[in-house]
Amino acid sequence: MEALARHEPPTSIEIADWIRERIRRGQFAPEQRLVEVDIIRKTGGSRLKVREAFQRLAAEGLVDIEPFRGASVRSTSLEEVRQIYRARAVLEGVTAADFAISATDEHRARLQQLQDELERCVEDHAPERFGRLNAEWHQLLVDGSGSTLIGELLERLTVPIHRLLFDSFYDAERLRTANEDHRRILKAILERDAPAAEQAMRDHVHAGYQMLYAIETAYQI
Amino acid sequence: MEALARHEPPTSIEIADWIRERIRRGQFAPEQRLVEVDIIRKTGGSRLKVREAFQRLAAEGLVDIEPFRGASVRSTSLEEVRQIYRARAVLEGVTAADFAISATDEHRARLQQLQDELERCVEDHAPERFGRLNAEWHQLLVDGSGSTLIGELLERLTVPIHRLLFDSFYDAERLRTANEDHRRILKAILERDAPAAEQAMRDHVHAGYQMLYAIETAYQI
DNA sequence: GTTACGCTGATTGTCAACAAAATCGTCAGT
DNA sequence: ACTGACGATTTTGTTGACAATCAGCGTAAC
Repeated sequence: MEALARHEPPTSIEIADWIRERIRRGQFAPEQRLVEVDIIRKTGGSRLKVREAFQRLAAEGLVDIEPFRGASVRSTSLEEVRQIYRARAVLEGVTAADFAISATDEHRARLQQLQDELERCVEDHAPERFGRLNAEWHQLLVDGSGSTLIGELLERLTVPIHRLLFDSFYDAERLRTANEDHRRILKAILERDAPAAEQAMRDHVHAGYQMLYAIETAYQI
Repeated sequence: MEALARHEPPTSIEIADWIRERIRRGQFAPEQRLVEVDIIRKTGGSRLKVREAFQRLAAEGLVDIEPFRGASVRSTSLEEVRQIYRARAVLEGVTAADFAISATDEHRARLQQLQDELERCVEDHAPERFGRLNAEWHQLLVDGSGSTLIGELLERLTVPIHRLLFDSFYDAERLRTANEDHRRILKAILERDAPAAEQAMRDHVHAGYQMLYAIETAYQI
């Protein structure tokens, strides 16, 4: 568990970011209590700042605050995961559609370029690099679509990924099918076919959900 | 400006709700500073609770917090309004689609019933009652669609309505066209035609945006 | 007239101490 | 061994005092 790098006292936002990242990575498990002094020790923030960070995270829905029990990591039910993916599907869908219509040529070129790199990742079977490039790919769509708001919404609509899931989620077969999805989306975008891009993206996200669902139910989480 | 009703000290959540509602109604204008002691006087909350409420609202994006200047109401640019409506359109769209597929018969019947009441409002030209029923209509769709998450997202994706706009927004002509939209959506839902319901709802929200855009640019806000 | 300066009150930020509640371990009693 | 009460410790909640900063205003120098 790594502490914050800087030595100036961190702001509540930085502390919130720090905690959020741990939750995302599964380093803070669901239901785990977030003890103030622990966070203080690891971030170097004051007690007040840590409590402010808790409030922010509670507003985001990542954390529960109970009286005299403090903050704890909220667990996400399978039903909630479904709803998250449902929302992601439509939001990413409209992002792809808007990108198809209003992205610049630079954006399109960069998307194509990323696609090529992703293809190489599949061949080389480099899952962690694939993960990074994949995130970049989706981020690029947001940037080119012209809605930072939807980008922020998507930023929050994520499910915590336990290490256990990561390997299963990014196995060779999954990478291949994900890339096929990407190709379909890219094709529609380059043809400026917004409805096709939207539909293809929705299918892509939904496929990701089904994959995750299969894994989670298999492990009886 | 009404104070909080209860006499027990309010929680930070209640204070946040109180402030949020004022912002929505335009009683707290954009850029207006939210002075701690004022909120304390009007809500009866402690200073700490008020500051916690500010943190929550800042996380929601309704409020800016600057060092030594405290919290102030964030102003929403016209571009941001566009993005809000874009997100609303797709989220309400998918809500209508899901409702068409998975709503119970009770939900469908209630929707039809609300529709009838809305029609009467248009005839009687009762805009404030229309506003209330309209909100209920949209809420019912969320309830029947089976995604509380999207409901919460929509809850936050609202634009503050200044009193100035209300009258223009709910004039006779607008009520009539809105109701026509509703009828189209309802028809698609009752026929269980999810794609048609989705498209009709998107058009409906988009029409609302265009209306608002016309008013706001006319008043040069 | 206007610019710069400093003063004063108002407002926010921070801290430390204290109060309240929960948690955990201990130890009888059965 | 199991249970339940009890107390010590830990953890969280709250308050008040104080520090830091800002905004407004008057004054004086130019």
